[in-house]
Amino acid sequence: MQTALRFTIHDRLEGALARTGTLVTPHGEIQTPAFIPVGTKATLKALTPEQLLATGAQAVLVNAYHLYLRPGHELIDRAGGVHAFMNWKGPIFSDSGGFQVMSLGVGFKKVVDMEGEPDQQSTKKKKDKLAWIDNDGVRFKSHLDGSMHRFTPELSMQIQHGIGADITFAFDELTTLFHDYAYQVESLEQRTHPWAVRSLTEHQRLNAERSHRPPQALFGVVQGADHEDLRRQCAKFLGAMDFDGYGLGGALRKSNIGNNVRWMCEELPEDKPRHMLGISEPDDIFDCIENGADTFDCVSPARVGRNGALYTQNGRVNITRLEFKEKFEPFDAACDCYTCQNFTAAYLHHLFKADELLSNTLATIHNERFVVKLVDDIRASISDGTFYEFKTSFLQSYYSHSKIE
RNA sequence: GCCGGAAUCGUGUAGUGGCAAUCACAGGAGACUGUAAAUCUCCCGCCUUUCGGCUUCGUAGGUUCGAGUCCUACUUCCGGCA
Repeated sequence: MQTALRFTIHDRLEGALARTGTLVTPHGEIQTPAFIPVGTKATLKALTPEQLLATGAQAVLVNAYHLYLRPGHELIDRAGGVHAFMNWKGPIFSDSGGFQVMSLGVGFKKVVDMEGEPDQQSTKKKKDKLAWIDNDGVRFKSHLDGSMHRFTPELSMQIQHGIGADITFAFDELTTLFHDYAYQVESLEQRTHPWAVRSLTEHQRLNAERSHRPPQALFGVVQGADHEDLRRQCAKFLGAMDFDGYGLGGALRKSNIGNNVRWMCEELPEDKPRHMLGISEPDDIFDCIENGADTFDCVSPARVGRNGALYTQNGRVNITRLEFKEKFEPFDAACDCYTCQNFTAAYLHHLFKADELLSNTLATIHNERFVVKLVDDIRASISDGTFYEFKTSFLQSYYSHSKIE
């Protein structure tokens, strides 16, 4: 029988947990570390699969919650699985819907950029609560039509098997930094841990039952908020289980991301891949890779791109700024992406001001290429032993402008 | 030439005797980390870092305690008729 996933480690960074490797899935290989763009609804917004492939993306991540609501996982199964449905021939990850439990339930920033205790300033604008959690699962209202639904670990796995992604994630509870320690403990003991057991059991049953499909891999998701003991405890608990790899999840304090990843990776089995969920800011990526993360996904490059913010070596800038109105040269001359190779900054500026659809496509191509290439370059720097020099020079340049003011 | 209507922020408008400047667009800036996001927030007459101060409803008069609002003339524009 075909194996769901093979992971081979190649090079390691001395004195740290970083490594390079190859992930082999039924739909192809991923050289790690790697950035995995997010196509929530089985499409990376504004891009064709060919355009996405041209950014260097090795895989994409889709979402169980969104595809369950529309068009439905049974339909995707009948279509022959999500690879055929969306015409992406490479590896595909699917998220469990655990993130939506949090975002529909309380709605807050995943990464809090502040020292000390978070306050209300960092919460998103209050919206009507759409999700209610209990120890068996989550009851929630569809954000599309208000209809009531219920997710359990079992249903999440059934959805993810219907979707047919190569790598799936266990259904977990993403707590917030606003929850107190007692709640974090309760969340791990009453939900994330038992849900991981139930997810794995259902996943193994489905893999056996659905032998007509390529075998799928399952990653357990480590939680524990900003607490070292809980992160280690959760990683140890899940690490002892028969997962194919691990998701590093949860709410994070910006300044403590590297430590969080290290706590988890020191406890997790070394020979299994680790996927950092929802991270893509350059400084965070360096911190996470240095401390043992192998793959990343994030909506940010696509979303901020659609909103007019483009990555450069000198930080993220809004292309709608007046200074670009008559800049008749590439937005970033150092960039090898399709957008920078073929269009001027002035043209991009114009497309955004005129609200033209092509603005989304060109900006998304640029940003996805930027982050994919950054992680590719980090991979190369681990192999040739220049990781720390690369990190220092990149971050100095990236934050030299934006952090002053 | 005559009759009628109109004139308020860059633009289109709200305000029809009681602290002018509502809403939208345009413009400027910012935010965005397992996508309720081609979204959201702030600024947008002048001065002031803030607090606050000042100005202003086409022009000139008039009525009134008080006029963007009522009256008169003028200017410009838009209709209609010649």
